[in-house]
Amino acid sequence: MRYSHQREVIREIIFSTNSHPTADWVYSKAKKALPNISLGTVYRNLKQLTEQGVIRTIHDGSLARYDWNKDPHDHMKCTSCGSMVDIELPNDDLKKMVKNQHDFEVSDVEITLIGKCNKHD
Amino acid sequence: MRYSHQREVIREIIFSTNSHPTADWVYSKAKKALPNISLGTVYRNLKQLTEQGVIRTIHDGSLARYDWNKDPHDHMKCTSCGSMVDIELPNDDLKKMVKNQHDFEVSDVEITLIGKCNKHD
DNA sequence: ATTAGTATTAGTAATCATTACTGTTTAAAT
DNA sequence: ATTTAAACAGTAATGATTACTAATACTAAT
Repeated sequence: MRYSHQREVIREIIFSTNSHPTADWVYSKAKKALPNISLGTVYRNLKQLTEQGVIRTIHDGSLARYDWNKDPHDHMKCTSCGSMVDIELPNDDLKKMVKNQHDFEVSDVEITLIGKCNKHD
Repeated sequence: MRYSHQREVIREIIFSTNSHPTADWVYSKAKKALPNISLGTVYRNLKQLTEQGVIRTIHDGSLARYDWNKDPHDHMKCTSCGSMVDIELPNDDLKKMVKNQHDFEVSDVEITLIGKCNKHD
């Protein structure tokens, strides 16, 4: 993968936030640095960066979000404010159980907790 | 919700399979019984049946699937054959832990296990 | 430094899943 | 039977994402 200024800007944007931004959000941020950047360039690079393992793509319902944190971790999604926060949940037991009881070799566990965060009791 | 023949056919299709079908699959099945049914009708009714709690909508990456099983349960998705199979995983501990440690009131837990099923060792 | 080759780009068109619109049909209450 | 609103088929529109194309810009070799 050859260097490109656009890709570098996009990468930096992802790495600058914990908010799991969408492609559109990245696009609007990127336009501030590169007014001519096109949305296609953003999508193409987000996909490439994901394929190279530089960032991670996560699915929030039907739209894609991007995350610099590649360590295995899960997410809490607040139904009131829509925010999505990282959380690390243990799942070794889960994997073992599934392996034994269902003969299913788990490579990845995606857990999303849906509920209300402490701002909305 | 007033009776409609189309909705009844759609409901029966969902209840006849464990394969978590997509709207398109339901549409093609429904056309066999009702050749003139339109895709919009399928979507509208799948949404209505979900809202009424008759069926459940689950998210598989970026596309919606439908499930007659409303009991809380999780899914195993095989990366080889794409099949999605139901599994019941305990998550009471998870909820308690998150409530205590993060002050986040969990209303729903979505767990998807990604890996290879026993057909593809 | 110049060239040549190809990855990358901006801009736009196309795709895919899903939803909205519109005029017609139909369930079901009077 | 008449009325009324929900539901319909058919089609247009939307929103997210991907594909196409001609121009541009890295980079490796001259």
